[in-house]
Amino acid sequence: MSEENQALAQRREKAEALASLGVKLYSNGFTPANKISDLPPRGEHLEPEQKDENGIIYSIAGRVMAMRKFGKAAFITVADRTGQFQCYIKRDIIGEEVYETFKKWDLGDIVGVEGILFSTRVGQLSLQANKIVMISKSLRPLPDKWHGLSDVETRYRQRYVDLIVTEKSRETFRKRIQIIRFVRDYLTREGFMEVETPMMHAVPGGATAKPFKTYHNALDMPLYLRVAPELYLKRLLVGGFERVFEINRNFRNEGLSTRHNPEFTMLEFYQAYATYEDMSALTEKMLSEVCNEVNGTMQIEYQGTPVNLTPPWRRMTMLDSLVEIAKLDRAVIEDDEKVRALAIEHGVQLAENAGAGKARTELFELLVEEKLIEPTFITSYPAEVSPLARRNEKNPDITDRFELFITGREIANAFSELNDPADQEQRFQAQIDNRGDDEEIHPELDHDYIRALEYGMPSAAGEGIGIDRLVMLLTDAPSIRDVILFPHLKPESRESKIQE
RNA sequence: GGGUCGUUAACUCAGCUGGUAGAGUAUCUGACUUUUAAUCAGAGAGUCGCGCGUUCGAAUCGCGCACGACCCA
Repeated sequence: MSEENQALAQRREKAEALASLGVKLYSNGFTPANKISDLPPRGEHLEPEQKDENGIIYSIAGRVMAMRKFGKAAFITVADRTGQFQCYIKRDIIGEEVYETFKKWDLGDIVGVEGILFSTRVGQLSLQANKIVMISKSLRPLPDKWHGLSDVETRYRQRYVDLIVTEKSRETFRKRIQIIRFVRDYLTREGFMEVETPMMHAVPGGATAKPFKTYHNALDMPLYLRVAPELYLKRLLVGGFERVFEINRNFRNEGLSTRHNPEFTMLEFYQAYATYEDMSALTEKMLSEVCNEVNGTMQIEYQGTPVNLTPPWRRMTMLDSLVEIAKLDRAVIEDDEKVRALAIEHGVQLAENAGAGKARTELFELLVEEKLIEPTFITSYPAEVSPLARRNEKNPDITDRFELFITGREIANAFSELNDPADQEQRFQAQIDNRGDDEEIHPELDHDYIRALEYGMPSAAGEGIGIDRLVMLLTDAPSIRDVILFPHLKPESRESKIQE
């Protein structure tokens, strides 16, 4: 029998003893009339040692987070979703029989308490119980009350425990929900319609990434979990839904890291008769406002680095950034041959058929990206690395596109959409031709998408924002696993950890 | 995939150059009817991530594996 078994067995014995005293271990009759935030704040209304004259009866329910027992009385701290409150359990008030059962309560039990307010000697407002109820008996001990749960692996694997004991973690996820709600409301106010498009694709598309493959039995065909919703959202533009957005999961069958989870939440939105410049205006307004909403300021810190999200944000072409930030020679950057050589000099593994645009992008990622701390829109991406973006009118080698960087990380990617079916088909075909030996990426020509474009898609701009990374930025979270409730981890090896 | 670090009681962690394990919290018993990490006295609790090796002897040294963290691709 392992030690954990013994700890459990000990609590089981206690639970059985309670049951034998006639206490229901998992009762469902207690409905609290109040949430803890309904109760007056600490120290208000009453002088020390004074009782509430009006005798208003409050009832609350929650988890026992702290217990200070004396011989014939005790203080317990009860936590519900709105906060914590101290309750005073006194034998002379609740009766000897009930008090005997109360002695067997544990930290972590979920209980109900009903009583009136009073103030202790030191002036802390407390609920003096005249009735207590066991709602759910906890059989496992909570983590160290002083140090909390610092083992990150347990925090991710057993998020339920993390949420019980780590206020910072609860705060992060509240903010996450707040951020998503704000963005949803914002876009809705701007006339965008929220839609749901397929998560299972017959032809994976919309991004260059390795998909998860699955299989449909009845149809006898492979399906892919989507890597991006883009091509479906643009079909809706063809259909006349001129402003659409989707906030949902994408799946990429790639490595895990502090910035990558196999499933992650993406916002994509598309607006007809708009350009990527309209998108940048919308983005800096929406993101600075959501930051202000969640943090009460636009000047935040990310992992110790101050970041100011107050608009307007810097705009810079990729070429200019290579000159101004990477301090490269403009003459070299602008020369197709020289820039390829320079990239190779920097250790970039350029494929034989990779062009100067690819070389410039690689150099940008290598030398510039991490230096873009304050919000910066990088524009004029090479067409070569932008298969779905519209070419610039004056210079067909670049596209009408930006990526937004904050704290050295890509937060958003937007462009004026390519709506010429012939050009789109050619670029799809080029992607397939260039895929090289990587069989895991399955670029296939999405004929239906081309067909949709042939009906005519309005000029439009679209954008994707990685919600997880945005939440990381706005909650100062170092890892994507801190902002995903149940991040993917390898299965536990120590089976005994989860057995009883 | 490569590198570095980590894995010791339920939780947080000590444990030096090898001599077979320790604290605080939690738990259990007793005392205590206004505490705030309550206090006081006592007790139980560990296949030292897993495996193999070196050694008279391994938590400690070596190799492999698993899981995790960070960095790199």
